[in-house]
Amino acid sequence: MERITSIRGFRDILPGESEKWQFVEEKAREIFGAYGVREIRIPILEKTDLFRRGIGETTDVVEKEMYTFVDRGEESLTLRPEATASVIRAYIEHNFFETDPVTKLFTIGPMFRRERPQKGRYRQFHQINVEMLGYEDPRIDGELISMLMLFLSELGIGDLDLEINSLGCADCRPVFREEVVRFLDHREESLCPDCRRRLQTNPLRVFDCKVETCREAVREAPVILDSICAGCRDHFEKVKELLDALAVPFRVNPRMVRGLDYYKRTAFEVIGHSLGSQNAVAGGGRYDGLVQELGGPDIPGIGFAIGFERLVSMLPGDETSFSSKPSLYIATLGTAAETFAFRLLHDLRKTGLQAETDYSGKSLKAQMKRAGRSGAPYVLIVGENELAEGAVVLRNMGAGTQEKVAISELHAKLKEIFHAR
RNA sequence: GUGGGUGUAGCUCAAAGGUUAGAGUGCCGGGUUGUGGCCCCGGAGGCUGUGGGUUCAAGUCCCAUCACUCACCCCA
Repeated sequence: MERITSIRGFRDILPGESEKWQFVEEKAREIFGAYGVREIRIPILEKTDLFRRGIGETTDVVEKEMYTFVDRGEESLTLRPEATASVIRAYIEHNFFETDPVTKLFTIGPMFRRERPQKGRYRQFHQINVEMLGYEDPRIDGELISMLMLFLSELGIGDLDLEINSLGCADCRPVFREEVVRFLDHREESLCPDCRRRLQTNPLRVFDCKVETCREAVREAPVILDSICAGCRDHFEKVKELLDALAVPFRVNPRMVRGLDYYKRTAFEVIGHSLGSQNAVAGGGRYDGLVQELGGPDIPGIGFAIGFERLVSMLPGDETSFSSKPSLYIATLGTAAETFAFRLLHDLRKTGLQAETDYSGKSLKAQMKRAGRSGAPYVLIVGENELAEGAVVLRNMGAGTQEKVAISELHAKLKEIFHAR
């Protein structure tokens, strides 16, 4: 029979890696909990218009990366390419703002973008998202960013750079945008084809183009931090002061722009140097105006997304530090021993002990070999003779010692060794 | 969407165009050992990604296609 494989860009998270995912999720709940950030679980399918309006019609994500289809001739649906729009949709739909002036939410789950896969980039990938809604005060910016950095450092991840910038607001960004367009129009000759296109669609993106001639052209261009309005400048200065006050190291990158339209004012990115080309492990920013844009009241917000796969790939420690081994292996000889072992396994597992045995009728020697290779620290040997004596043999594989344990005392003995329930 | 690299045993990889495609590891069985990881012996496991072409002869060269992978692009 021909084999059916997984879809391009979609991958399986196998045992060995899935334990790392659990570790990260537990840590997220622990740290976010201290900041009063509560979990929200949202659908992975939404109406296409949510993303068109939320992310922006002319963004690459909306223009050419979404998995969009018509649902049985009814309406256009899209597998979510990011989470913020969905979280805001739920926030508005359930009227959070009526009961809670401040709402802090996180969600973890798969996102879908139809890009060409490469290292750290898959068509189904996963994000941890945090959104904090209701405060315009820069202290919430400081809280969110420092929480992110704390989370990353608690996971033991080093070699990270935090970059921040201000993108201006609805008042000053359009002005700056015009300035940039005027400036670049004179230099269109020296821009790469991509950037000529960007000039029409998203001129600010020319700033982080990697083509040398474009970098030249932009060198003398107006800088957004010089052009933003007094309110935005003040906000940005405060954010920097707050990060300094918490001793969170950062670097201002005036060329950083974001690919999603909703970002305003504070924008930030965490760069992981071991990641290769796709080196952003987390990114986010303020999105004042988005709630209103999606039909809610005028409530400010800020959030970030962490790339789960990229995060896991940066986790310290090898596979073995996350792998699971049985605590006890039961080797049997004869039918009566097999029956005894089957019931014993059930009882031990009820107490939370990870125990294993063999059902294929292998020789005792083969079972001992398998026990040795499984890495189980203890092996229980149950034979006909042992059962007749009313005592089984417990071997300590590490110490190379063994002792006879009366069956009547077996449970107590194992509880003592493994601290089981 | 555009480029580059790679496709051989479950996994990691060999095999100047020339017999029956090999090794390590893993798996199964046996031997040795204080009933155990080490060591020794044996076994199973392959349409060499797929389809064409060149040649007396193709895993090897050419074309196409698919997959994986890295980079551009984009983003987390």
